[in-house]
Amino acid sequence: MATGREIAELCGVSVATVSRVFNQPETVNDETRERVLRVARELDYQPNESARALSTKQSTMIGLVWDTDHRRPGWRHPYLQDLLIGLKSALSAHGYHLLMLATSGDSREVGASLADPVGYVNMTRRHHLGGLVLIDSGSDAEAFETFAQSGVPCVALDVAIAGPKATYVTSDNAAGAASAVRHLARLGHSRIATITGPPGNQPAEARISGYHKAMRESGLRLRDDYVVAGDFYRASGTAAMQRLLALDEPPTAVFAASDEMAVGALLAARAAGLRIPEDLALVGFDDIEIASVVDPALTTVAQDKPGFGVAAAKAIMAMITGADREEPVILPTQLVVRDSCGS
Amino acid sequence: MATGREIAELCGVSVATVSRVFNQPETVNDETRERVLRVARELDYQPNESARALSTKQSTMIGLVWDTDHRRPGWRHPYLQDLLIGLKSALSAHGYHLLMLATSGDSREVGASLADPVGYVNMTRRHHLGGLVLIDSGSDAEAFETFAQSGVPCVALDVAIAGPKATYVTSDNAAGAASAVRHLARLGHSRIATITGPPGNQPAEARISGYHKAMRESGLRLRDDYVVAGDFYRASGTAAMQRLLALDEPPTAVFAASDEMAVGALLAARAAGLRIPEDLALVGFDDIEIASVVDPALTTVAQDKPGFGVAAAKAIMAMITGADREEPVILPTQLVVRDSCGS
DNA sequence: CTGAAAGCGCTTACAG
DNA sequence: CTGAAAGCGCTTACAG
Repeated sequence: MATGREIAELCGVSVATVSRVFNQPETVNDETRERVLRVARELDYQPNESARALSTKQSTMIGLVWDTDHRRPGWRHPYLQDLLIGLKSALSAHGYHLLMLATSGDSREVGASLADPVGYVNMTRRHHLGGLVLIDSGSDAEAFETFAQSGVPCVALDVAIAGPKATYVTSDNAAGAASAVRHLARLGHSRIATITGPPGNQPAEARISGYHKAMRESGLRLRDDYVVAGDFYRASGTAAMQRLLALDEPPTAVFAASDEMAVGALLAARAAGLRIPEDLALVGFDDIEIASVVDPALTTVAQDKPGFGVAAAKAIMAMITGADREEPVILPTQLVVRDSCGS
Repeated sequence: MATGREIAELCGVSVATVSRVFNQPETVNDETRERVLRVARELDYQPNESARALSTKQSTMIGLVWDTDHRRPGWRHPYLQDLLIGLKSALSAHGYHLLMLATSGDSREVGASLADPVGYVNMTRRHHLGGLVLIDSGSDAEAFETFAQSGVPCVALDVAIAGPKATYVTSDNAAGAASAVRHLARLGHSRIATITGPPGNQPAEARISGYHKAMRESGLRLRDDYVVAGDFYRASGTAAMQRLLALDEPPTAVFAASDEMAVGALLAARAAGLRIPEDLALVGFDDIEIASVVDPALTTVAQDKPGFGVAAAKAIMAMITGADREEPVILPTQLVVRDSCGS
């Protein structure tokens, strides 16, 4: 590995000049600059990022906080892949890399295990990370407070946080849910139930309020027995559907707050001998891959998956370069009409 | 941020001793060690990783090479998420983090854009990465040669590479395919076709050879018109199925080399008025989530998804700590019998 | 068991 | 426009 010093010697300049060529090229004489650049290329010079970070006290990395190995082992972010792609590309455009922070502690290390928020914050300091992107893995909301207060730039996905350098991005869940319910109402349904996400989860709550709003606006009666709680996973959708079907007056349409639960509901309905959409109209939320392949294909509220990553990257970069607390980003959703609710 | 020097002063020892406490604790006097440890804890000391890496010439990060933004925009690794989880956990256990290398070049930087292999290798040097995990994103095979020859420890997923410090992990694709075909044969089918992956793709080729082997062993006739090429994606499965159905003597069973293509085939068969499994038996490969939710649920050859990550991590760690070229890891597969092929 | 010293490779005021 | 010097915070022989 060639170093700046070698280049300096070969060019007959000082290492300071070599450094300037790469960091403030405009301040160095054209001729000198070209010479340095040429030699650098010949030696395949790669600046040592550790030295750079040590000296500047900042790295070109953003940390990703994503707990994988505790609680809800089956949990899977509904569109992690799209999100990562968006995030990585947007970050790349700014020359930043994405560091997936280790999660299980290396007990030899100072400080607590990485599974806890302070562990992550510590890692952020050790590596001089530019910021943190937080993926909610269920019930991390309060841990996220720690991040938000730590002062390091961070943006959370799907959970509202606030702090000196903290913000979040989420879908317009209320509007999305409302559009789904309104669509059902327009199709003539009046007995519209909803299967919700877990209590306490913010997108889940917002979707419930969207459901309420659209029901009211459509002049439909809200009844408690038409709101049954799930946990976003498939099995809970099945269970919820069974409860709805057991009602004296079962709904003719169901809005499930996730595609997974919609699929679960679909399975339950099918098992009960109902035809979809003839006997029961169904709408989901997310527009994950499954939605389009299930039979009948699921009408659903699509989230802007790559948009999450892009917005997160943008917010992080803004905060790194000064901004003090970005406005939260609320991404629009889109109703994708397929076959599961008739038309 | 407290530094080692501050601790040293507070404890009345040298920074060398502080350093030893964390790196070779056994070499320092018990009492001194405890004192340093206590003060370190009080100050919430976090060793500066940049300084550490600069001094030791190695970081605690492994790079992930995963090209996302060129070619095949729709391409998605069939189980990236499970793979990442396995990889991250296994790496964490060794105290390593996973760095998702930026992919689009920051043109201000020396050297070529990151989209090319040398860009990645350069980044590896700059950051003193311990090694590289390579995810094949389609036609990167030859670029992977560059990595393999570079001397940095690397393990590729699903593409065979060899080099001073290179190895790979892949499923036993031939055996997996053979088990699927054998199962079909045992069910009484003799007209068994296959929809293959893209030519040149190693897992695809291996699955074809497994198909051949099982056909021969089952005493079934191999015919060219029963082998039609796809590209692992859904649409190609549909197209391939249509071609098979147009044959004078269409197959009664189809082994698709990916679940996505199997779903595509299923759609085509259904559109043609065939019942599954009555009129056509279908087996896929991968066992992605869709397989179990499609109707009828897909019989498929499951890959050990987290196993990929774990094996990759293990191989990387072995190579970092000395080993010169690990043996390739061939993961067993498992036939998951569901409804799409009768029983 | 411990300290002084050199070194890792860069950046950044400060002079000139 | 350029160089000398100090500094970033750690690790590691080398003495003692």
